[in-house]
Amino acid sequence: MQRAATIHDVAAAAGVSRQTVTRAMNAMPGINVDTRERVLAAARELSYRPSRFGRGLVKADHRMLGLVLDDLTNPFYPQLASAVTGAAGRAGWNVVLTDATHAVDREALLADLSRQVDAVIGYLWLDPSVQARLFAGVPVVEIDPIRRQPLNGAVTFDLRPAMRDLVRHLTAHDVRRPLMVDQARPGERSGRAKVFASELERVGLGGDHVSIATGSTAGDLAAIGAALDAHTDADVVLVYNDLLALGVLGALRHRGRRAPDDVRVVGIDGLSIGELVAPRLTTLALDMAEVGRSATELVLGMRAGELPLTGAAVRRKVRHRLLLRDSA
Amino acid sequence: MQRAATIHDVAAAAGVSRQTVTRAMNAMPGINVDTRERVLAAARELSYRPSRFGRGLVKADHRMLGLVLDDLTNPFYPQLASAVTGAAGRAGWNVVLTDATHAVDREALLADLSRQVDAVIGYLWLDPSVQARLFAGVPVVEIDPIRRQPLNGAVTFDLRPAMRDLVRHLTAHDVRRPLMVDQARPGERSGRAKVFASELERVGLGGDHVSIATGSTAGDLAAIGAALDAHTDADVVLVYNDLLALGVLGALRHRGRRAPDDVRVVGIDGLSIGELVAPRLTTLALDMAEVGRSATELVLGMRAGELPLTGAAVRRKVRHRLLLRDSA
DNA sequence: CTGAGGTACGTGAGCGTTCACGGATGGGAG
DNA sequence: CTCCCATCCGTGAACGCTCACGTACCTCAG
Repeated sequence: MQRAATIHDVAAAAGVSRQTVTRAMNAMPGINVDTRERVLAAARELSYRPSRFGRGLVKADHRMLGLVLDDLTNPFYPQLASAVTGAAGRAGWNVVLTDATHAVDREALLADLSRQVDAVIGYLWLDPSVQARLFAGVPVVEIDPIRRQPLNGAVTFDLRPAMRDLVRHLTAHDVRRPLMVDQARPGERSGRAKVFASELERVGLGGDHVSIATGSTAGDLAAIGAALDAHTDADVVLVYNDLLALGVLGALRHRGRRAPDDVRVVGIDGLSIGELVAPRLTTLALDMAEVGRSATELVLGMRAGELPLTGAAVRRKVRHRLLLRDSA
Repeated sequence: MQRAATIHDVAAAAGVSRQTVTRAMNAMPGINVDTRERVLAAARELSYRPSRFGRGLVKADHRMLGLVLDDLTNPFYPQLASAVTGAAGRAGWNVVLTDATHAVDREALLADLSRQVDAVIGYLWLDPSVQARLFAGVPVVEIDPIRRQPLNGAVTFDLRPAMRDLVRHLTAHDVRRPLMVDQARPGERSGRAKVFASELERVGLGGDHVSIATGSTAGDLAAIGAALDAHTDADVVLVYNDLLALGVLGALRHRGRRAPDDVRVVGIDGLSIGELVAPRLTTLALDMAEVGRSATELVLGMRAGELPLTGAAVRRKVRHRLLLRDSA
């Protein structure tokens, strides 16, 4: 590949100086119309593109945002990506997307990313010490962080109010035997499952719990089938996320049972896809646009120096809300 | 916001020269272990991060890939994004994601992008002259381009073989009255609809056509309902994409009609979400992993100078294939 | 003692661009 | 004719980093 044309090449070709090329390329005043045309023609001829490095070195404000997501094939993450790219784009920022799912070396991947961008949003899932080292001085906003005291900025989710509404709705419809289809490591419960259990307990209800985490769609579907067969007496199923809930809906239908009449089904996330299926999926919905907007506001504020890089001032909470559709 | 620390600040703080800082930061040989530690400590203290601009100016190979997509809330695009980021990541490239859907000034957005990246993949949808101007000298691979003779590299889709298989399957099941639910401007037909029509004609069948393109999910659903009510005699519905096909499935179910017994339903795209619903969606599937891999191979080859920036050598064709599931 | 070779570190130059100036030219007011 | 100002264009310097090379010092064979 031959060397790319520089501003000097264009200047030489047009018979002018660097500065005049700059003026032409950036539509600056103080240049004769004919000269501008001549320069632009030369630039076109040489396929000249100003180097972002040369420019970045001398210009002050850079706007490259890193977005770290985990599995783009789960629509939850694209909805977040859409919200973030939208909010960032309106502020004139570009977004570098990183899907860290299949990364061989997650640390190396994020280390590289941290050098390419001016701020970071997303699911880091790193050791605190590693995170501190990689992102020292970089504005970071974690989404739904695992740690209670996040190192940096954070947008956290509050499931409880929606869960309380859900349990109220369920008890009003005389639900007795709830089942949680969870996604967690064997023997553990996700935070979502814990909130569900505690809200059930509050109204004097127990409930079964089964965890699936196979990693593959086919495996998940098989596990869902097995779980449903093992708990045929359940009259409501709360599923870890909307995607799996659609799988539950399908598995039930395949077994000749209908939602919501035979068994109620509730998802978590509020994906728009739930609107399209029949029955439409009742879910504990998250306003992803708000999440993306909040995270972007925080991280850009941190970058601008208007907000600290850490502490309570850079935490936001977003509440799920019960979105009653048809399946429960 | 105070000025970020530079290599000089670190050098001064550690009492060494710039070059020694470089050696420490980049784990280069020829530096005493104690010195390295001292430098790294100073760097940590100052939250020093090497400037990507300074480095980029002097280093040769940059790896920033621009990906232009159109609507991240349609799972088709994230599946493509996932495939591209995966393939690019394995080659050491970062991906700048641009969702151009809601861009006020698409041209300005892509002009900015073109300056930030070293290669571009995606849905450009620009005038040829504008495209030539913005991306002069930049390796570009368009996905499913509108033009028959794309300006740059291209990965095109070939729907016909799968469509032929579909029509064969349908006629074998004695289908008589096909309906295409299309997405196109009023009075026009999408390429997909045309291929369907021509394959139907080949076996002596006609078929109805209705186009919906409202832009909103709610509007689409209403339009789908109206279309189904207006064509109650249809015994198979081919839908423009899987997402809308799910809408058709839901609308049918809402009307007490079942797929595939009362009416067969077929989507296009092959989204994994179609596996989760009941009945599982039969579709003309595209291997998105192959699309992403091909596009990335092409564009990186172009960038490396192994492939031309234009012409037949940088075109690849990916075939849809009939994915028989339950809905048809 | 000499000099070759190795280790550790520093110095000038250059990457491509823009900023802050400074110089040249021409036109019009006084 | 002179002077001022506007218009147009060019020249050093700087941004932060790495490369190529140079220097100082130490070790050890001859």
